Amino acid sequence: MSQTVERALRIIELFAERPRSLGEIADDLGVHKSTALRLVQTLERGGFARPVDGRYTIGFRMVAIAQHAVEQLDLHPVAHPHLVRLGDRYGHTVHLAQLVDDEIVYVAKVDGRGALRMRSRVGQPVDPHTSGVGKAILAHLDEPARERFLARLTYPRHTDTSITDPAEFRAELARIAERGWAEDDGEFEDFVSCVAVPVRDARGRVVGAVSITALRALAPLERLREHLPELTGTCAAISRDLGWTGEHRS
Amino acid sequence: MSQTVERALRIIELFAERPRSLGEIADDLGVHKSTALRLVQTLERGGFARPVDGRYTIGFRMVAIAQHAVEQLDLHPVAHPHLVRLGDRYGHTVHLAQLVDDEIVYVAKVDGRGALRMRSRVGQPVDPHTSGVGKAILAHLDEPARERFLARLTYPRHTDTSITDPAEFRAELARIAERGWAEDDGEFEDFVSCVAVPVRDARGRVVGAVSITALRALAPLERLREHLPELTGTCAAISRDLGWTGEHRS
DNA sequence: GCGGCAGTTCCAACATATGCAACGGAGGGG
DNA sequence: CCCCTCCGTTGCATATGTTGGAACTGCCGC
Repeated sequence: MSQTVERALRIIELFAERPRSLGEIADDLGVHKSTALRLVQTLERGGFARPVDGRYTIGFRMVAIAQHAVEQLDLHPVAHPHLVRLGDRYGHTVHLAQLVDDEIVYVAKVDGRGALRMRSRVGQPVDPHTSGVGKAILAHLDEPARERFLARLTYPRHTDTSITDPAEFRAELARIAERGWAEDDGEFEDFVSCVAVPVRDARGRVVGAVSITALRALAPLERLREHLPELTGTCAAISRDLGWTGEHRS
Repeated sequence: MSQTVERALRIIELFAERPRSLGEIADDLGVHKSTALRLVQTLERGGFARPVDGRYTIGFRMVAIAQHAVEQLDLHPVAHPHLVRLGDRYGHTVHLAQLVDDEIVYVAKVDGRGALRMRSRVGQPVDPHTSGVGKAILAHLDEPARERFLARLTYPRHTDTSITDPAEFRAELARIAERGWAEDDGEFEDFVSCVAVPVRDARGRVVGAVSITALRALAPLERLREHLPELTGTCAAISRDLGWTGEHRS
């Protein structure tokens, strides 16, 4: 592994929290300031860092590249217009998560009309056991893939509705698989809940999920459930655009 | 400048276009495959690269960090809810560009309801002479800052309505400053036009601009102009949130 | 005007990144 | 079925690129 590159990436990680002075950077890396300077200057020349009143932060080139990368993900371009329509309809936040290799990642987000924004972020890995999209995907995954996931899962408790027992989680997945949709009843954040439905590709395999999320105070779970027909319709439309015909072909 | 980091960044740039095989990367950098491998592996461990069927692409850690960075930009959190409301209202694409040091960058985008998406991208620098937001900002900038900008400007022609003459561009800016809003009449892409209005901070200085963009076929410029009152209202609301009171204090 | 602090420049020392050579595995053609 | 090729991977000696020291500058506060 390249020490120099490792350090450069570490610097970017530092920027992720807040802008940093050269001194801070050098201290954190445990290197001489001159070394830190050279690294930062290289990042800057590449557009990955930019100076902002005496400190450095993430550069715009990096932002643009990342944005581009998201839009290249297979699900994104197909699903996006559908998500916008759905978000538009109810004014709630809409998330799209995609199954990528062995993780589930948010790949699109349409913010609701409320003043508050959800903390989720495109590019962020989804916590499978406390999110609607995570559960929707896991529940509809084929056996071996699901087992591989479950084997890796830990069950941290985020709120008091979080499911922290593996057996209970399996039971929940079974329920979800049966009825075709998942919900999150304040399991990740006390004050938000959501309903989620899976998306399938041409072969009938689950490749992602869409959720409608809202503050419990604004729209309790019972109210969100009323949007399930619309949500299911959206997911069916996305799946159809992906070539799904309603059947499971392996 | 650090050669190693330069190479790592170059690799990320390669990923921006499309996934790359190790061989391609090595060839492009002009280094041995083993060298390329080590760099890519370092990127991968940091979440900046990820393997995808025999090739490598941008990793999600990088996407998440970039997303976070955008949301830290001062204008973004304040303006975002206003933009969502505005986008919601007409179903057209809404852009927010911010003046950052000596460049103008897209910092938010709310996609319209249509199936097509604009090519613009958050994090991307704005082309000042052929975009509504660029012109709106430039026109309302204070003299010295504007001159600094103009001095650096080249005037590439993108379409046949593009303004390519410096004098003509100055005249256009004067007109815009007078009436308080700018428009783009297919100057960057033939088939899209937009109207844009500046946003001011607590000191009355222009810090960004919001635009409503649409396909000409869908909503010609005359129609977009009808949305100016609403757009102006949105910008005033954002400006007020930033502490603007309607006066210019230096 | 002086002391201290943060960033910058230059350079010699050496740790580190580099390319070579050799290996392994997958795929295609004979 | 075997061989040959292509691509990614590993180990290692070499020298190149990175590193940190020391010395310089500019800025701020006292």
